[in-house]
Amino acid sequence: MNVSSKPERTRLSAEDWEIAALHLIAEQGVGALAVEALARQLGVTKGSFYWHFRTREALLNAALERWEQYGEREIISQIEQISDPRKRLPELFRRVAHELQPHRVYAALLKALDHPQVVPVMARVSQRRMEFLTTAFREAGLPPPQALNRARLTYAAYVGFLQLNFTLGLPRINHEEFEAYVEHMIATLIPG
Amino acid sequence: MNVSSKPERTRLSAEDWEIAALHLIAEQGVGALAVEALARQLGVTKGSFYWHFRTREALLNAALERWEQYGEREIISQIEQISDPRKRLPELFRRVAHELQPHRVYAALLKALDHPQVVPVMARVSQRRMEFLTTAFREAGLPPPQALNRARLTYAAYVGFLQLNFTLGLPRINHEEFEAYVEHMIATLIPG
DNA sequence: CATCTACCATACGGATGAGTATGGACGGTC
DNA sequence: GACCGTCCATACTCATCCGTATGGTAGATG
Repeated sequence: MNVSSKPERTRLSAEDWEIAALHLIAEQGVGALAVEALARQLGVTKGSFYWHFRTREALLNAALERWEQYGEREIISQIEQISDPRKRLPELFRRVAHELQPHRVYAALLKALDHPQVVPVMARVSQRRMEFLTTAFREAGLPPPQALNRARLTYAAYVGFLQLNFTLGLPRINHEEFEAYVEHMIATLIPG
Repeated sequence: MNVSSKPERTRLSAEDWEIAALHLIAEQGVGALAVEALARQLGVTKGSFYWHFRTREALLNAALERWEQYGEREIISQIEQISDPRKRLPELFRRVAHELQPHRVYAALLKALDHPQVVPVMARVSQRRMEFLTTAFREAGLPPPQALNRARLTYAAYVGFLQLNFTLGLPRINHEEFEAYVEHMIATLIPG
C-alpha cells in the first residue's frame, strides 16, 4: 500500500503504469502525463516504460480504457437494484454528492477534451449516464420529452459542479450548507 | 477586415497581442498560447513579442485582465435595465442561450483552472455572476437561502452546458430541440 | 551451472518552445 | 538630412520531453 516514496524494488507491469497514470491524471490533469515524471514517481526510468508501452499515446489509451471499464458502472448498477423507481433518483443524487472522489478522473478528462484521444471515451461514458438519467426521470413520472430535457439539465449541473468545485473551489461551502444544497437540487430537479 | 493571411505591414501594439491571445484561447485553449505561434499568426516574429511583453506569463495576465474588464459585464448591465424583476431571469436565460459566442473564452478558461494565473480571474468573474443570479432569484420571489442554492444550481448547469457543448458536443441537439431545452430550463429553475 | 528472458538503466538524438542578444528598418523631430 | 526612439528580424542558448539504442541484472528453466 505504499504510494510512491519507497524505492520498492519490485518489477512493474503494464497495469501498474496504467493505474499510476490514472492517479496522475486525477490529480494534475492529462497534460501532466509525462513518461519521465511517471517513471520518477514509480522509482524507475524511461527504459522501463518503453518496454511495456510503445508510446505515450498507448499508455493514455490504455489508462482511459481501463478507467472506462473498471472505474465506472458500479454506481449505475447499484442504483438499478433499488426496487422503487421513485427512490432511485434521490439516492443517486446523494451518493454522487457524498462520493465525489471517483469523479476526479471524469473532472480531469472533462478539461482535456481538446485531446482527440479522450473525446470518444467521454462521449461514450456521458452518453450512457445520460440515458440512465433519462429513463430514471421517466420512471419518476416525467413524460418522455421532459424526461430527456431534465436529464440534460441534471447532467449539466453535475458537470458544472465538478468544475466549480474541484478546480475552482468556488462555492466555498461548508458541510451543512452543502447538504442543504443537495436537498435543494433534489427538490428542484426531481418531480413529485 | 483581413484576419491574418495578408502580410499587412502595420506595427503592432500590446493590445493587438492581447486580443490575438484571447482569440487563440477561445479557439484552442490556454495551452495553445505560444509566442511563436501567435507571432506567425500575426505575421511577425518573436522579436516583436518580447519588445511588448517581458514574458509569456505577462501576456496571459494582460489578456486575462483585458477579458475581465471589457469582455464582461455587458449582459449583466443589460439585464438590470429590465424594469420587471420577474422578467429578468427568463430573458437572461434566453440571451445567454442564443449568444454563446462570447462565452467561449470563459469555457476555455474553465478547462485551464490548473494554471494558477487563471484561478483568481475566474473566481472573481464567477463570484460576480453568482451574486447577480442570487439577487435575481430573490427578486423573483425565492427566500434568501433557497435563492442562493438555486443560483448555485443554475450556474452549475450553465458551466456544465458549456463544457458538454463546446468541447464534447455531446447533446447533439438540433435547433428546435435546443429551444425546447431552454424553455424546459426556464420552467424548471425559475419560480412562478 | 549455463542460459535465456523479462525488466530496467544509461546514454544518446531530435524536436519544440521560452527567453536573450544584437543589429537593422522606418517614421518623426530638430 | 542627421538623429533618435520605436518596432521588428535573425540568430543564438537553454531546458524539457519523446523516443531509440544498447547494455546490464535478476530470476526462472533446462
